[in-house]
Amino acid sequence: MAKSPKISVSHEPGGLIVHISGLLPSLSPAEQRVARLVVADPADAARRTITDLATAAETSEATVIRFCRSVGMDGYPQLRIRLAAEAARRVEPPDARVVGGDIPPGADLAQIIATIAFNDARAVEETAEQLDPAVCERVVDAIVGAGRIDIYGAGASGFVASDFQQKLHRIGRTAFYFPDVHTALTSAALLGRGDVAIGISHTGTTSDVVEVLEQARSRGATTVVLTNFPRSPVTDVADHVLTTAARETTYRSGATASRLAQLTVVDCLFVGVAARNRPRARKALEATAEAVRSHRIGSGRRRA
Amino acid sequence: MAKSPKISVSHEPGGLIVHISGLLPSLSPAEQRVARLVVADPADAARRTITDLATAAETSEATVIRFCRSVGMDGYPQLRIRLAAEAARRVEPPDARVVGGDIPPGADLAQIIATIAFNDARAVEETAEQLDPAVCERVVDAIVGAGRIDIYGAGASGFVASDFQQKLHRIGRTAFYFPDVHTALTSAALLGRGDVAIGISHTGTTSDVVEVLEQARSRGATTVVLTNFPRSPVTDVADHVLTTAARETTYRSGATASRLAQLTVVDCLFVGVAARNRPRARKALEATAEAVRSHRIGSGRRRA
DNA sequence: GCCACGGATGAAACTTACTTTCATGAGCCC
DNA sequence: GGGCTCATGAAAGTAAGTTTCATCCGTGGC
Repeated sequence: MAKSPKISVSHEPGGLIVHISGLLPSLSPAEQRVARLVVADPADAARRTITDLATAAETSEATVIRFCRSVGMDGYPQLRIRLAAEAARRVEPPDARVVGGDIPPGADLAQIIATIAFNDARAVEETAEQLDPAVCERVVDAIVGAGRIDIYGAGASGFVASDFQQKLHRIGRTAFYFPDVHTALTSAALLGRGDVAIGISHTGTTSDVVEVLEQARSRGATTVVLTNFPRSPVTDVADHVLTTAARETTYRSGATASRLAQLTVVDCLFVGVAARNRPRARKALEATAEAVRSHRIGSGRRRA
Repeated sequence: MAKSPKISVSHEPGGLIVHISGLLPSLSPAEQRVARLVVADPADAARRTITDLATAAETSEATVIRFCRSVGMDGYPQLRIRLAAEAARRVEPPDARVVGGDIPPGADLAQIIATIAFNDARAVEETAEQLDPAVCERVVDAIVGAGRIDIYGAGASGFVASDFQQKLHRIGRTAFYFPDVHTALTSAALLGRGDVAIGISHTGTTSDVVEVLEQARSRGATTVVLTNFPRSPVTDVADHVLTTAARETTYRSGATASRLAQLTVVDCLFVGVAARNRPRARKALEATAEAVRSHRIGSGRRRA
C-alpha cells in the first residue's frame, strides 16, 4: 500500500469524535454519511460490522474503509476499538435529547438555556483538548518575536480578530485588526520576514482571509490560521494551523459555540504571550485598567 | 453445542475485568492463560487480533473463542470492544486541574490551556445554571415586542453588544449598537415606550452604560442589563437584570471567561427570540448566509 | 459543444480474521 | 484395560475486512 491516501493529521488528541467532526466537510459525500452515523452514536457504530455500517450509510464497505483512512485509522477494526473507547469515556450528557441536536420546536426557555450552555461549554472543553500545545508554542514564539502582528477575520470571526488585537495591544505588542479587505491587503503587502499574520475563519473558506494571508505569506511573514476545519482552503496558506472543535448545528445558535471556541484559543495564545514577560505584561495591563478608571462608578467596593 | 460451558452471568456490574478475574479459577488452564493476559492489559488485548492473542497465550484461536464464551461474550470482536471501552474508562481522572486559581509562573502551555479551558467552560456552565428563565422570558418578550432595540457596551463588553446587535439584525429585528457614548446618548433620547435598551457591563460600574440606560429609561423604554454583579450601580437603572457567573481572576486571562459568559446569555436570548417566530427567523438567517456565499471558496465540500 | 481528466464510487476479487468442527489424547473411574 | 469425560489444537469453513478495478460524473480545457 505504497500509495496510501492517508491524510496524515499529526495527532488527534482531543478525542476521535471531535476530530472526525472537524474533518467532516473535507470528506466525500458518501464518507460524510458514514461520519455522521459515527458521530451521532459512536458506541453503536463500534458494535456494527463494516458491512452493517456500510449498509446503514447506504454505501459500500470500500467507502467505509476509505473513511477510516481519511480520519487517520489503519482500518475498520482500529476505528471500532477507538470508537468504543471514546464512547466509554464520554460522560453522560445531562439531558439526553439536548445533545448537539437542534432545539425542539416546543422547547421552553429553560430547556433552551440548558442546551446552549451544554453545547457551548463542550465546544470550549473539546477545543482545549484537541489544541496542540506544540503548535501554540510556535505561534506564541512568532508573536513574541514579531515586529508587527496583523489579524484578519470577516464577519463573526472579525469580532474575535478584533478581540485578539486589543488583547495584544494591551500588553504592548504592535497588533492591528482590519475589518475591511482592502485595508487588510494593503497592510499585508507591507509585512515582511519576522512579522506575523493571523487569519481567523470558522469555515476556513472565507476567500478574503485566504487572499490576505496569501499576500502576507508571499511577503515573507509567518502566517497563522484559526479555523474549525483542518483541511479547508485557508490551511493551505498557513504556516501554523490552530483548530477549534465546535460542532456547530446549522443556524440554530447563531454560531456562538464556534465563537467561544475561538475566543478560548485566542485567550490561550494571549496568556502564553503574556507569560513570556510577566512583569512587563502586568504593568501594561495595570496601566490600561487605570486609564478607564474614571469611567467607573465607585472606585472601591460596590454598594452598601 | 449443547454442552455450552457458558457461565451466564446476567451482566457484570463491577466491570468486565473484575468479572473475568472472578471467573479465572473456573476456567481451563489454556483459557486462564488468555484471561491473565487480558486482565493484565485490557487495552493491549483489545488491540490484538484473535490469532495474535492466541499466540501470546500459547494456545489456539479456538481456545480464545471458548474464553470469550466463558466470560459471557458472543465472540472475540465483542470482547475486543468491551475491553477497549473498559480500558478507556479506567484511565483518566483528568488530573487535578488548576481550579480557579492563577496560573503558576512556571506553567507550560499545556497547563495554561487546561486551566483556561476549565475556567472558561465553568463560567459558561455556571452562568447558565444561575440564569433565571423567567427574567429571560420577560426580556425576550420585550425584544419581540420592541419597535427598536438599542444595545450599549463599552470596551470588552462592546464586542458582546455588537455581537448581539448583529444577531438580532440577522433575524430581522431593528437593533443598534453604539460604540460611542455620545451617539448612544443621542439615540437613547429618541427611544420611547415599547422600545428596549440593553446595557452590557461586566463590572456593572461603567458610567457610560449607566448614563445611557438612565436616559433610555427616562424616555419610557424598557431597560435590560447584563452584568456579573447583581448589586452594582447599573442594576439600579434596569427593569430586568441578567447576570453572568464568571469569577474573573484579576487581569490574568484577559477577561475572556466573562466574555464567554456574556456571549452565552446573549445566545440564549437570541435563540429565545428566534424561537418565537421560527419560519421567519430561519428564512432571514438563510438569506443572510446566502449573501456572503460568494465570499466562500468551494460551495460544496472542501478540498480534494 | 466535445473531449480529456480526475475524483468518487461500488462490485467483485481477494486476504485476513473469526468460528466451527472434529480428531486426538490426557486423565479418571470402574 | 475399557470406556468415559473433557481440554485442546488442527483444519475446515464462514464471515469480516481490504484491495483492485471499471464505471460514472462533474470540471475545465480547447
